[in-house]
Amino acid sequence: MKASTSTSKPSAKYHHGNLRQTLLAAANQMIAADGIESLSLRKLADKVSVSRTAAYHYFDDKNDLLCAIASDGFRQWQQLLKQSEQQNQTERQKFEQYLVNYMVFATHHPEEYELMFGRCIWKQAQCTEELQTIAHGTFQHQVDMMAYWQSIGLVAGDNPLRTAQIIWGTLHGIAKLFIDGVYVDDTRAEEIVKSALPMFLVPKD
Amino acid sequence: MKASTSTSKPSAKYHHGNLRQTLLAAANQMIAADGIESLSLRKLADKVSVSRTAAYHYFDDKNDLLCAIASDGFRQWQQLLKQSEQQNQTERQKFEQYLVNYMVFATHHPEEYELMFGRCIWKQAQCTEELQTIAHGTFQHQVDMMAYWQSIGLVAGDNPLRTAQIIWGTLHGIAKLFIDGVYVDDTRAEEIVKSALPMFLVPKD
DNA sequence: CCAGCATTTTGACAGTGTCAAGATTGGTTG
DNA sequence: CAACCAATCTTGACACTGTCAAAATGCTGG
Repeated sequence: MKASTSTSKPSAKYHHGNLRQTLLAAANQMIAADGIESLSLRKLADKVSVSRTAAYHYFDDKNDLLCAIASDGFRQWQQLLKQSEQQNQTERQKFEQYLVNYMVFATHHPEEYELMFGRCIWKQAQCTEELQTIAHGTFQHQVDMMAYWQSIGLVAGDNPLRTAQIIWGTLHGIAKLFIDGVYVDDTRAEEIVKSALPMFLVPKD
Repeated sequence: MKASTSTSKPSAKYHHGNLRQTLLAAANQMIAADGIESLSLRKLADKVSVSRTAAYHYFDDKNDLLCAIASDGFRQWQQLLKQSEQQNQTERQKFEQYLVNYMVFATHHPEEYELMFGRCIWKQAQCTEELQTIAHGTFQHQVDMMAYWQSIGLVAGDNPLRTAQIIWGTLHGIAKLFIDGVYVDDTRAEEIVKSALPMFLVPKD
């Protein structure tokens, strides 16, 4: 786990020290720069100045590496959520902020978002145990919030699961249309989701 | 253009006759069977009993071929739409049918749907002129329908473009969550979209 | 000091998309 | 009918990919 304990130099020769994290960081960077599909293990290895197959000691697979990145994405998202929930706002404001946060996160981390929810991991390759649990937790949390917002008469509907599915679907759909380039003007994302907000609320009177 | 005019035999030796269509059909079949990402030009060529690079006379690129398949998908979808619009129903029923049709088409042709709207074509590679126009036409048609449904007081909102974007977003999002395997039970798709219907309608009284 | 362990490298293989150059064919024209 | 030509298809080659097996290297405890 730990590296360079005694010599105090990272000894940049053979043993890298903390290759796993270095790989993840570099991969994240490359993905953000050039997109998921142009990430190759060999280019990644090159960037970290390590041999082609070095990554295989820390990841079973290319898929395993991508799953790790996706898991990091979920952690980021959860942290942003928690941080936002602590703010002093009305529930109505919190709900709106939730929607906006989702869009902002998705459009600002498009490649990570694609990994988190895209076919690349969930359909084609099977996803890691870790990824599956953290993703499921995130969704469960969303269902719980929806149940609460429905219980206080803010959000319409009486089936939290169904409602969460639909609202998530809407957010996911709009986000993906932007991310995948079908809709082109990213800056409109927030605007669109705000105008979708009334659909979800209980009519005022 | 035409083949085997005089000899009446297709002369299955060198000149294939109508390779382009044969390739498209075979590609469609392989995609439906094993998914987009496991389609390779070489396997495709093998299946059609033709050499690796034969396809390059009909398609610039692998991307070009995928665009052609996507265009076919749009034509299918447009046909299904037109066919459905001719039925004798109330506008409310037509609107509901539109939503359901979308989900059914998406979940029944997942790989084609992915090509039609996925990042694979729209983001990563640039899409064909043909694909762009047919896709844009499809969306424009949707906006027009939305404008009409809003004008007769069926669908909520007064901005057809915005409304179309949101409704399409919802449909697309739910469809994609199923297609990509985040939601697992395909059979629920129709149910979910039906329960989303009231969100879009003008409140009754 | 050295045996064993974790870590990294080298070599190799099958597969991919794609380009350039050659082979084959069918139709058209003299 | 023969000879050419353009369309069509094939062969050869290249760079790139993920991944496995076996070897090499460095670190650490006995």
